[in-house]
Amino acid sequence: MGRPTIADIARRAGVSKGAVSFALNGRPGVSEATRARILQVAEEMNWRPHSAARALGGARSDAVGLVIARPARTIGVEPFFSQLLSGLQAVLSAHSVALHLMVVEDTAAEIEVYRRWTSEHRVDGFIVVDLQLRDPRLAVLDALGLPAVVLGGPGKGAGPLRIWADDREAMLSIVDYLAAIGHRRIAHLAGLPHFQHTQRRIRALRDASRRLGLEEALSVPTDFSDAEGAAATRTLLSRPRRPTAIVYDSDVMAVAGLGVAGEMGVAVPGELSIVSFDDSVLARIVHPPLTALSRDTFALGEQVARSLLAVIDDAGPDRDLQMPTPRLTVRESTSPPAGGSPAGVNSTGTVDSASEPV
Amino acid sequence: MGRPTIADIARRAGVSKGAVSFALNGRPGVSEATRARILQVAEEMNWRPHSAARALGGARSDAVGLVIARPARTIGVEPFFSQLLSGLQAVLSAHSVALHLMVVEDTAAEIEVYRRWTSEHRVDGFIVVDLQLRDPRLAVLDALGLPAVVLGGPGKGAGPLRIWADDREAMLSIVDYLAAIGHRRIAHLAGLPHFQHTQRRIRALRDASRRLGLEEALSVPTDFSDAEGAAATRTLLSRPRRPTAIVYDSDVMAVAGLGVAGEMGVAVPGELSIVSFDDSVLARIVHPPLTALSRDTFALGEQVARSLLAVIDDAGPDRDLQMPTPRLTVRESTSPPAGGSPAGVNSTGTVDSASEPV
DNA sequence: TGCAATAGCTAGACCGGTTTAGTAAGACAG
DNA sequence: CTGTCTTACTAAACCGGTCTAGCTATTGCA
Repeated sequence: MGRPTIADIARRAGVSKGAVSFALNGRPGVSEATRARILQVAEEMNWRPHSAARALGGARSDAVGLVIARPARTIGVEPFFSQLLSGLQAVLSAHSVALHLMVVEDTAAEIEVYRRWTSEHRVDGFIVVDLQLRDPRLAVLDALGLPAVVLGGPGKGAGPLRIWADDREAMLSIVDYLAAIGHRRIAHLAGLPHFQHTQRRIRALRDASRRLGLEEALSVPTDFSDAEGAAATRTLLSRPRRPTAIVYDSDVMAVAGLGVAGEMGVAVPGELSIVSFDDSVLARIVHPPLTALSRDTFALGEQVARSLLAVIDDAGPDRDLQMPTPRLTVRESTSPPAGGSPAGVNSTGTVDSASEPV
Repeated sequence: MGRPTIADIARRAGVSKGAVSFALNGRPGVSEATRARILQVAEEMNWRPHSAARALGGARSDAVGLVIARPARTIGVEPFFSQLLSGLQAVLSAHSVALHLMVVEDTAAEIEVYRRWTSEHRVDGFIVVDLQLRDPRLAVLDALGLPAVVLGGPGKGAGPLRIWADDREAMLSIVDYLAAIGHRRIAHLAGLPHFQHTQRRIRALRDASRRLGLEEALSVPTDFSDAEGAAATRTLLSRPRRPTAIVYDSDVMAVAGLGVAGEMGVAVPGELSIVSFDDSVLARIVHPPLTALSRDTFALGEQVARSLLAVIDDAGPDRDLQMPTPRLTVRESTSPPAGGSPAGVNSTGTVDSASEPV
């Protein structure tokens, strides 16, 4: 005999299908004695629910969807995604909810997948990443009516729940720190310009620069790849009055930049300070280890998963959620600039200014 | 009205449910004229199949499963997994097959997920990673009867299709190269000892060492983490007669080891050569860039996905598949050892022996 | 004692597809 | 003109659950 169905259990236990369903789902409608008997028979026969049959009745599918619109090859490179995935998994696994993952070419394809998975009842909700400036996905998700959690925000009006870390505050803290130890020419290797968080960081840098009266604060957009990170760094360092500090929007680019500096004979942190907007093993294991913004992406993933499950469960007034503002972890890739003098503030204690060569 | 069903289409087109089903699935049983009309109505009403209803009838679920039994936090760290995922996605997306991903604590939990997903008809097949020495999962998968592709092998008897790269050959090529440029004391930071590929590499090193008459060839097992990689490197480098070359089973460990060497004032490659068994951006962007075994993990992922889809489609005699033996990409982290002289063979041309400090 | 409420259960509709058995009409051979 | 075969289609069963309406026996209460 193939897999046992509730009809088999019903027959064996001498009750009806309905009674079995009630018993297995902890619903009233059967006596405790009968329930126990049914559960035991189900156990004996090693019964498992058939998810399709359940879903057909309109129940949960116990899966959530994550669709990423980036070239497949780059996903593997970005520690951010892998860590986010890890965090998501940690919570989802604990609730026996599976993750439906799909990587697509562009936003149009992404929207198509949202439509398909929704109408196919494949998932109970979506996780949306890479929030864009005027994001066409939000309207679609709203129309589809499935729960969703958006990474990035905050949002203005209604729409799905959003979770974000304060990119602006974070960028300000970096610039404040660099200015405090004497930097006046700061460059910023930004990410893809149509992402919201990229814009927010660029604006924060510009504002801080004006407030602090910096000599220069340039944001250069890139595609997040190590190649563009390296190329842009090379360009910046070749200029006559080159920046004394560069802030990188991702750790991959920061490490690539560090490599270029080495190649060009520019000492880090002696002649160039490097800050990464993203902290991961990568930032810790290179030499010198990079001063980086410690965003706990794993925790972010956990939070996103928790929130999505809550929204799916209709659990309460969970409104937009802000993650703790990331803190700057000062390591050995930053120090006061060669010629400059700290602007009245001591350099942060943890800076190891000895530029020991590798 | 909610989502249209085939009954709605049938009503609108003036035919029966059955006719609609035939038409939509390209099956004989309707005339071309009727088929065209039905397709048009379906298009107009924006109809999509309900995957649960299909699955209930025993059809495909158009999803495959990947269950990984490692601590969730480490997945994000390992470029191997992210690249594998990328490769899988590239092929799966093209076939509109989704990936069901789950990270669990241990092999027992992994097996439980296999059982559950199978009985729930959630997936059409599985991808199995981290093949173990006497792997309990193979028997379970065989019993479940669902198609599977195992990463690692080759297998002895029957069982699921296996795909593997020749770890032995690869390790031999590394040791041969190191011996050729004069190294006599080689250490190996291995991975988890109960994985098959770990054992294969350890054995290959021992064999090569015996054949080449090396002075020392030590394999140290680790858990693949950067922490253990660093710790083991520290231990090795503190010994009186330390190795002149270390082979790392993963790039994360190799980079961590590179960091330790820098910290301890051991010049790379001047006093210590470093080889990584895994190539990724990581190996390329650190300084000096690491000599590494270029396994195209992305391509491996693609191949695994292709094979699994083929097995699911019952497509032919696809037997165990060997990926091209990875080639050693010599970069700047290897050179002849300080005191040693090349054993009769010229050092490979591409080695840049100038040990330019960062 | 009589009637309503309730606990405990059954029968069967239902979800949205697929698939099989059956039917009506037309084509063709003898 | 009859009998058989094929084509194009319909009606209904089926997959494995959930859920509602309804039935029966017991309990509660006046």
